Amino acid sequence: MPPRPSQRITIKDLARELGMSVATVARAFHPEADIAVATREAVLRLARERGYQPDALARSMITGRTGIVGVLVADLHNPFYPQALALLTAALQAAGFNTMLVVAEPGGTVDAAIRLLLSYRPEYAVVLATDLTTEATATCSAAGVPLLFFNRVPDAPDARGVVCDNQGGAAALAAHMIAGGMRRPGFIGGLEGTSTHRERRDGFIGHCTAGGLTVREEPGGAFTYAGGQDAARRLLRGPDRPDGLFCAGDIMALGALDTARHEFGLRVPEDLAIAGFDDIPMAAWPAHDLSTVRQPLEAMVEKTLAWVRGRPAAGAEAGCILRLPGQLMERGTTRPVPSLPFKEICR
Amino acid sequence: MPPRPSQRITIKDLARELGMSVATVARAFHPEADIAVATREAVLRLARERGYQPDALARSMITGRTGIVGVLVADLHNPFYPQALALLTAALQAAGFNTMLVVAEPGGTVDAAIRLLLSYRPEYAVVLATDLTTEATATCSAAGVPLLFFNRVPDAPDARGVVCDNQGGAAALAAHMIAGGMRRPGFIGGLEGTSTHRERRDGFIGHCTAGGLTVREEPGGAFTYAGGQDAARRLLRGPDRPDGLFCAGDIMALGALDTARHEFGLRVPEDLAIAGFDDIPMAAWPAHDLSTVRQPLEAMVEKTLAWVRGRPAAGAEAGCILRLPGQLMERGTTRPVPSLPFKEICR
DNA sequence: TTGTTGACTGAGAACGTTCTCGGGATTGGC
DNA sequence: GCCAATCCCGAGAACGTTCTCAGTCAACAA
Repeated sequence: MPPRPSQRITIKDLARELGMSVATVARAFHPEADIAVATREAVLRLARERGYQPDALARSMITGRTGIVGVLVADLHNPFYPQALALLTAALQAAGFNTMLVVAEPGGTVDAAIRLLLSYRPEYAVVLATDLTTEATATCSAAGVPLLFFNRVPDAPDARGVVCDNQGGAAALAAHMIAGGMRRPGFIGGLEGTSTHRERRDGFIGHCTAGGLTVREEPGGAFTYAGGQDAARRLLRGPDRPDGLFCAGDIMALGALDTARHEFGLRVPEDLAIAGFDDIPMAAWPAHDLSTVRQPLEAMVEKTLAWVRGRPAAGAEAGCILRLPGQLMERGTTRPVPSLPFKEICR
Repeated sequence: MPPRPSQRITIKDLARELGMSVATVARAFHPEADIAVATREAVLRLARERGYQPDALARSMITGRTGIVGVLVADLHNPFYPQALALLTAALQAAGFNTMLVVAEPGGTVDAAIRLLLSYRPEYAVVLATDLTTEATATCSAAGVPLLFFNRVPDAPDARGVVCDNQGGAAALAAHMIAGGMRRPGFIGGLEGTSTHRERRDGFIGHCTAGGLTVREEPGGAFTYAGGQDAARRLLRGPDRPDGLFCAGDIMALGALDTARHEFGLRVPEDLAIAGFDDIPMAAWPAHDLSTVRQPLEAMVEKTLAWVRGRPAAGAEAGCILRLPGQLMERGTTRPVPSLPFKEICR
């Protein structure tokens, strides 16, 4: 067979051709190294000419820095996560990091995938929307890879991460819906045991209870459209159905909304107000026009990136959860608040 | 400062502790190597005990195989791509590959990100929904990294990839809509110059023209919800508006659908039939119930994986585009075909 | 001329694996 | 008791970089 045409060209090839040592050639690529300008120019010129690309693997071996950030993500089916993933990855690669993606499908072999990831010595692992098993967490810490949680945080006291102020956002939404006339609130929960479920639940129910209202509660299972549909069916078919519904996530809220309209023939928001959390793109679509709380994605990504960049100075082993405020998005599925005179009522 | 607590443990550490050579220890991890069973067990036991993880970087250096597959993806905002990405990544990691994600935001520095990716010597680069610049393509081939296109293919004759049979699917949709009574077809295009746009356009318009119908055509810009909205506005406000609308992508079709209903007050499908392409999850939601063509995602991923796995035998440098048939999904936004007696008419 | 500095360069180890090669036990046949 | 075969193991090179350390050479001062 013919010789491989595109054999990767190394620093050694450049050195041979230039009659220099590998050390000198290597120096040319490091701005802070002292090397004669003429030498550097000659090296860089030939490198460009030959299309030389430094080998990140070899570099990583000796520097100990791989530039790899692992990103673990569960259900990409919830549109919130692709959004977050796109932003996070773009930010990482702009900062010179490469993201290694691991999807943790419910039935899949997450632990094997994590071990595979860890073998590449990532500098950080960002956990998007996954509750890691304690075993996986232990594996990471044993490998010396710090974990960073995004949007959802575990119970562990030493966990670090950045999340939305779920409780505050849900409470604000409750206030808004109560002001709009809600008297019989209902809540559709998300995945039991997740921080997003718990905090949003506490925020909404806490505020309603403080206002003297009792909340009917219905588990929604995972954060899925179908989960929202099912929970809405159970909640709406009784005699004393709610007149306001808060769902722990937009994707569930959309399921509930469509079910209320198309299966129960309810008018939203006249018969039933509905709101979600996250502000996924579909929430703003005219077909839904869903009231919700927008997560501060850009800010969350920014904070995450700051953490990743500051790795060398990561003396802070202690846990720290950053909570950033969300933004109430009052749209067409909740009744406008009548007390504000200048507010646009009809939409 | 105290010594790093979790210093990564290497094969050398195991060898020292066991009083064996590194070669022997290394052999224990390769099933095909000949080594005494007792020795292997001893090694594996200690490895498990110490939590040893082989270093993929070092391994890759000498084997030349990194196990890394680069995945380039443009707009994750189109829900089709997260879906494809999740499936593809899951399949890759089940096969022992790690996916490195590169997002190619329109305004971003794609070329820099690609160079960054290439420095890790990926074995393959799967291009999801991106038209690479010729420069980027050249960079990849210079680095000896084969490209594989997914869902969208470039014009180059030596390109390899797997796509849906866009033309056939669009033609089938045209036939279905004509059978449902469409007489004034309209077409909303996607991103000009992409294969998905061109092939779907050709399939739909070709079939309509062959049937004696003339098609009003409207560019939709990128494959976005807003693009579908805008194009629909332009198309629907005239006097002789279409009675059937095919959009080059579901996400645009949903924009057009919502615009037709909420801005023009049209009944779908009575006044206007609408269909898309891709079958994204939202298409099946009751609020939209969009007729469309389902892409054979699982099969496409499977074919892609087969290509990636077969890398050593990749003597086939010649271009090859695999076209897999899609599936017509007749839903509520197109008029049912009356000629079929047993077909369920009302839905 | 000699020492001293400063600017630059080269040799070689190191990173953690895999792979090749050769050699030492152990066994079996005679 | 000898030879060959088999089985297992160790030494060392290799992969492509970076980093440390020692050197060379010119310029300059004494």
